[in-house]
Amino acid sequence: MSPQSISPNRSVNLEDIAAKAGVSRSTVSRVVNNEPHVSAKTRERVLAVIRQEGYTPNPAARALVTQRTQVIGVVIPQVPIVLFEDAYYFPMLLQGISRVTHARDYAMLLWLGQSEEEERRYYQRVISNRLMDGVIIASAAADNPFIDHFLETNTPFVLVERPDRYQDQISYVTIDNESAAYDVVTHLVTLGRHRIGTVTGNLTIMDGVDRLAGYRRALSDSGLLMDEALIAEGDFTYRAGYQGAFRLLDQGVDAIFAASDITARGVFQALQERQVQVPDDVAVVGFDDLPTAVHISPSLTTVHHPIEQKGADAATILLDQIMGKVTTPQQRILPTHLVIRKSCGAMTG
Amino acid sequence: MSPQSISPNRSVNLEDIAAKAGVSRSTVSRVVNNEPHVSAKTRERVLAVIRQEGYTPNPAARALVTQRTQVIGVVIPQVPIVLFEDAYYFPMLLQGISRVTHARDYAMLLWLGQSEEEERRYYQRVISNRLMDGVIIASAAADNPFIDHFLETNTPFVLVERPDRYQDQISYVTIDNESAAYDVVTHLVTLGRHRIGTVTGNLTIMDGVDRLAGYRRALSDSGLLMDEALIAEGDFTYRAGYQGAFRLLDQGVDAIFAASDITARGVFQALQERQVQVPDDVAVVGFDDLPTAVHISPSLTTVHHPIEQKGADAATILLDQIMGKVTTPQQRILPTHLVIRKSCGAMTG
DNA sequence: CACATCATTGGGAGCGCTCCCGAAATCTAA
DNA sequence: TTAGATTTCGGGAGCGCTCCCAATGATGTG
Repeated sequence: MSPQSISPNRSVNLEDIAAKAGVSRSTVSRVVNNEPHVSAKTRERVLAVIRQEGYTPNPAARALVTQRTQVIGVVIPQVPIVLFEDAYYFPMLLQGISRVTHARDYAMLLWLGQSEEEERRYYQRVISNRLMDGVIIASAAADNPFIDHFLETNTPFVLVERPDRYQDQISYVTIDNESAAYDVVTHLVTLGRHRIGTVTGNLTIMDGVDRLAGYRRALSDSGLLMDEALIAEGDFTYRAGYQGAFRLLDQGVDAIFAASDITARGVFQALQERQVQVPDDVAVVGFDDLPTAVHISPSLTTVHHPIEQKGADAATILLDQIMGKVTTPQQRILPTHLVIRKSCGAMTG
Repeated sequence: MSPQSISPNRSVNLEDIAAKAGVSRSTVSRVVNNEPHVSAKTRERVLAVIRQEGYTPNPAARALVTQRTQVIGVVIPQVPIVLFEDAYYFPMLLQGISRVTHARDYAMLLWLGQSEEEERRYYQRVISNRLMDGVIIASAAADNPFIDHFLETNTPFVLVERPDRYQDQISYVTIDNESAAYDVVTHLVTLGRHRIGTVTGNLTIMDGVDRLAGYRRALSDSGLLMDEALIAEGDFTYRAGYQGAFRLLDQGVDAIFAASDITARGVFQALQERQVQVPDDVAVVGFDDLPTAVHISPSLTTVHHPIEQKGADAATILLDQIMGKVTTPQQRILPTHLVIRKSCGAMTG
């Protein structure tokens, strides 16, 4: 291996560097950790040896004494659901988290939920892993044991969604699902729709609950009849949209608010099969603004929310917490905006 | 914290357990690691104390002596490209890797590629991180430094694609892109198409190169004229398909082989804008079989390949390598199959 | 009953690092 | 020049574990 190579030499340690540079272990440690109390020329000499030998500190040894691993965990329990339906969300979130952890010299340990039979073992494994300085939890079911556990053990953690309890004791980043849903449904009302149905998201996830609440408030504020038959319970999936749409059509809706873009696609498919024109007969709006929302016909009116930013903010809060920069729980609610395209009927063409 | 809780108590160590159980550190270690030479009743007693105290071994301490971290790395350098265009591929791959690592009590460290300016630093960080027993590399550009590095340092690694060099010295899992492409293009020929164009994938990635090679061989075996003007270089993106399709239309094609389903969607859009009917005027086939391939109109004829399995196999090979179960490089080529839908014109309706 | 044999147990050494404290070197000022 | 202040440097202790080897106890044999 050439000395110029960037390859680390795993067999060389602090003591070796110290010997070669003619200084002590402690001095090398100071140089490596960029600490003061080392003269400029000594520092230079040590750095030269370090480069030449391709030395990299052993993270296990370091973690053993500092009690810090420079690793955070990212826990995504509901992958199977999330993945099959909206493959975009979770990589985008990871990307945001990754951007920040990378910039701050942290690494990320990924825990994807397994099958239901493996669920208990999965929880155990995540919880008993001690290689993480903190944890980001995304899309957990309401009854997940993580929140209680991490609160109990004083492990820094951040949720990427609104928790259903202990809201002021927990750090989280989310969007204002309720008012975003309110806005998009109100938009439909403004366009003259009177009988607006919805296919909801998963109601064990707060995102789903809040979007439904926004729908309810919009109808009530608009003085429209609140008809429970216009609510088709779903779970963010294509299938839910497809099946829900048939039920809603039978109720004679003139607009449908789908709790996700994927669900909206299912709705589209059902309407097409029934020869119902979008938006002329029934307007459709979604939620998420997936990249493909613009590629379907008619293009989908939906709510845009900054997923990548959500991940980045969650990571920032977590790392600030780990480093002691902040000591109180942080909550952040990111802005969304309505993206008006053709499926709502506001534009023609 | 209740003694029955599954929460680990991070402050308790081997010695503490030993004291409470009235045995030595060594005996507790044997119990924890499920080693022989401990009497049944001692083992029982120690296990009871471990459960009661919520003891979990400190992985840093363990790694320090064993030189094993129980962590593998997953390196995905080209996320920005992969992600925006085919958000499905990479989470699916992770899911497969995760399934196996979970079953075998390993954790996974995820390294997503950053912006181009950060590229060099990214490589450095991944390479100098010593927390991984082995690495899975997905969709790396041909000139990535990882292969050379990991070969040099004797780090176990597995590629998820065919490498462009050292093929017999490297473990990898892939699909037979060349013959899958061959089959799908030949299928078009069988349906009577004579002037078949292609929008290629990224030609710095072997998947792209091989699919093009399959296309070439199919034309040549069918005795069709090989016209370079029918090859529009792309990069797996929607945009590439959109732009490439216009160029191919000008060449008077009657069929287009898109190197990915996403690219096929771009092709669809271009054809629609030019009022060209699919499949009547121009047949279109894709590659990947994304879940949405069945949702577009007309549904897309494409090549299915087992992404999740790719991840699982890569993880299996890697872990076998780490554990010394295999000592020679392993190559695995997973089967693909043609999924015939409507866009190729083989089905009507 | 003495002695060899085998399973079980205990404790020292050491993995590579950080942290602390005391020693050495250097600088400052009278 | 010398005492004192300040900066730089060195080495011991210890993080929590595994691994090795020696000690102990149980069992069997002539």
